[in-house]
Amino acid sequence: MSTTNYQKHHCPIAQALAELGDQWTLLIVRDALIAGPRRFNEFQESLGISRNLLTLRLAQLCASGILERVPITDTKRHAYAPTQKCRDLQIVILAMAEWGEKWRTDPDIHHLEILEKSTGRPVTVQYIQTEDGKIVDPDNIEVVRHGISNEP
Amino acid sequence: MSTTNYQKHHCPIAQALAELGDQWTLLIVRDALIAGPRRFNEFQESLGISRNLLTLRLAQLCASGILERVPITDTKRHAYAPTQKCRDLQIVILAMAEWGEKWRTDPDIHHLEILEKSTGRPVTVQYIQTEDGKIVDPDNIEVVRHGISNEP
DNA sequence: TTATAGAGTTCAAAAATTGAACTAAATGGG
DNA sequence: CCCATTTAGTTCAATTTTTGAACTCTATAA
Repeated sequence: MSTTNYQKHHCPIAQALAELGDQWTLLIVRDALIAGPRRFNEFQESLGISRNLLTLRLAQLCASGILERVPITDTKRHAYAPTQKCRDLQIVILAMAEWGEKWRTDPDIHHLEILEKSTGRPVTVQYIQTEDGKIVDPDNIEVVRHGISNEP
Repeated sequence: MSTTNYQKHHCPIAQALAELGDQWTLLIVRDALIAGPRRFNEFQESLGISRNLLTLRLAQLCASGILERVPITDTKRHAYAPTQKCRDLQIVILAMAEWGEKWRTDPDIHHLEILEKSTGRPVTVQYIQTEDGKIVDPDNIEVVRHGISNEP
């Protein structure tokens, strides 16, 4: 997670990727979101990440407030729980999952169904108009950058 | 972009991250999406990535059909243009941008405004019900994994 | 109380990334 | 058409990351 280069572009995407854009961070976040509070060894076994790097990544995720060390009741052990900042990443990760399914190469890929908890109805990630909540076609999107010289 | 470990989880998120999850790939994609067809040196100067690694990443992105080498008219030079697979990543990247702005640490961060091209109206990335297009609260989302043993 | 599981730490080897210099083809100006 | 410059890379040593395996030091369980 080198902060060397694209950190300095004052771009929210570059900022996000400075925090999330390495090999493992988003997978750790996925694990934390989908499996709930998880412990060191659970992450390690589920991901196959090397243990010293996991130590480092968990520390960084805690430092940036994406995960939180929480005690496990009745023990002196602890787990890593997703914070609100982490839960706010769920839509990013699910948008990525939808992309991964649409453009899959592995035919055995798992299907992730996104449901509304209260009704069980299927849900997708889409562009919607802020004012009236109407769905907007992805090809009909334009991005305007404010406070900018010439770069993304 | 090591295909070593999390590739083998048949998870669409892991699949997506195997294609996108290194330091530079999503920044290259962002550049290609926001700035349109771009040339080698433009990527290099905008990102500050080392040239040999850029060569490698562009080759991988072309190989996986996210970018396409297109000739520039009236010259023998070429640029790298986003494909549909790349344009389908825009929602992922903009979801990430919204997260980056919400949780920004850099106060000088640029604001990205997402607009509907045809009307100029503001747009956000949201969960919506597939059936009736109604917006769903992010805290009211549940993910069900199909075809799965025990891992994400 | 003793064995085992959990949560790391240590450190050498391997892999990825950088940075700087080097090429060869394409283009532009005179 | 010729020469200088730009473009799009390539090469390679030095640095930085990541891995993998073994080790340590509590907790917990029997």
